[in-house]
Amino acid sequence: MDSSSIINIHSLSRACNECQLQDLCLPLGLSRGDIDRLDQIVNRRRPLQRGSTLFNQGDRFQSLYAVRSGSVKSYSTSDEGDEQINAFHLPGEILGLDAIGSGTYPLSIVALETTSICELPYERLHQLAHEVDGLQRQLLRVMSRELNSDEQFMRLLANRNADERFASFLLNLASRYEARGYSGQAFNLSMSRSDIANYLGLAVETVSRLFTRFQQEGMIRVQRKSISLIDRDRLNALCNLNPLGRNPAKNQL
Amino acid sequence: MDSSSIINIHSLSRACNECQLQDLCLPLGLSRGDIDRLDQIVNRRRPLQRGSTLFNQGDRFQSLYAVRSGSVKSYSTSDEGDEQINAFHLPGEILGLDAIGSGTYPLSIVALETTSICELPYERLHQLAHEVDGLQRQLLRVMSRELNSDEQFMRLLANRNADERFASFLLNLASRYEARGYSGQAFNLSMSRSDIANYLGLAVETVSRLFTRFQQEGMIRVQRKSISLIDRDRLNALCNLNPLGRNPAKNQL
DNA sequence: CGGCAATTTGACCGGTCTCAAAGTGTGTGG
DNA sequence: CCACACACTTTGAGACCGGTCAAATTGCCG
Repeated sequence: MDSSSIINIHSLSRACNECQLQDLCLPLGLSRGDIDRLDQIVNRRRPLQRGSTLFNQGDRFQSLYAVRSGSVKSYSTSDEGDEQINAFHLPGEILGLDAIGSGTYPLSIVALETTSICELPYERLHQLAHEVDGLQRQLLRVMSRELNSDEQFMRLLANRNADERFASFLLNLASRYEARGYSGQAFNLSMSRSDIANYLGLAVETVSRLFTRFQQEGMIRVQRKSISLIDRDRLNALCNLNPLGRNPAKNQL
Repeated sequence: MDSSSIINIHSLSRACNECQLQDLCLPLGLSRGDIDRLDQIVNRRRPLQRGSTLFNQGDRFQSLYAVRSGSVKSYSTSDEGDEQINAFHLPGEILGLDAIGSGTYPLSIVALETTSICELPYERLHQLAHEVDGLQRQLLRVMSRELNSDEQFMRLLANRNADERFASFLLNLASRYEARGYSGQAFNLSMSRSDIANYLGLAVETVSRLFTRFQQEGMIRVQRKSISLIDRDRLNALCNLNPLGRNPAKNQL
């Protein structure tokens, strides 16, 4: 164990039990005692600075990670060197689950702002999950939920237009912030316009125009990174109704 | 247990150990003995006819399922009744993993042709995974790999054009057939054009034109459902090279 | 204050969707 | 076993959303 990467053990000990993210993170559903056991295998690492990398696509898989505070983006790089952002991760979310199958991280993780991370060495976690039934359950639940959100996102990309994608993006962030006890009405976008565009499968220019137009139409108020959702009903309507949706597809088989 | 839904117990007993899909399915990595234990909880159900439903979006989650032969599509239905196809599943693939987190299937499954399915009651499977370490590992691996393929598919939808999507689709099917011991050079498409279009986020007309054009250009030969991949190198080139790709994105953060 | 990256705005273009209609197969019932 | 109906697929013509290219503007940070 690399002690240089662990900070201030004392003040953080028993951290999971005191962490406000318990209900979103791996400890959910565990007893205090079991959480203590989990705590013993968690490494708390020195915070990542904006722009620094947690791990790179292709690195050997050894640990899962949990975002503790801040935010990161995960992306893959193609042979030609272009990036595709896969997700933005907020506190309480687990990173690296997609590496279990191959033993290699398929994505790179970079901090969007100063970010604290908990490290969960996989072999020890797996061992503990074997002993603590609730942990095994929660691990599977977390992965399953990630499959779910991927499915929803695939749906977004497959048949939503730019307006719908953008509205969904904003509301999704809002509800995730709310689940973490922050305001979903006003928050900061830690990612750049170009990150948003890349993530949503749009051009930067299109995203920029969306910010402008949505503000003109009174749905949001933006000032650089800071955004307020003024008319969430209208944003919601944009996501749910799909009047011009492609492929109305009754799909009679 | 509903005995009417189980056929010919005798001839299928110890089926996992004799199943050629072992290496793709849950038993991978288990000893013969452990596979026997797995076998004891697997229910083999009467084959699904083309067009019939295994389970519906919203049904209560109780079991995972494995495709034994044939193929199915999974799709979600929006409030407005339009469908979005999420995936096509071939033999050896596990269905329902995305329901573990919520206790409810988020997708419906319908057979594209006559299809045999193995049922894996989740609670019993979970219990067995607790006892058989290799099973727990394999379950996590299978889910992780699904996350991976979802990520790749998201990438496809986010920044590939129609040609690239279609070529990827064909090659993906080909390699999956090959992994199952079938020819990847010539096979049958069990799904309709409109299913393909819906899945790829394209219009039916576009897909139809792709079939026509790819054939004219000598990359494939199609006759209704049957397809041969004549020039896989060229198809591959379409997927990998992305000369006109959107968002070349250096993404300097 | 100066330079550079990020963002915004404008003009134009093209790929893919939409609408429309013809063509092809398949399954059912007489 | 044939005929008809219906669903699926193909083909064509035109429109539009969102991408590309170009340039101006803004903000950040040394």
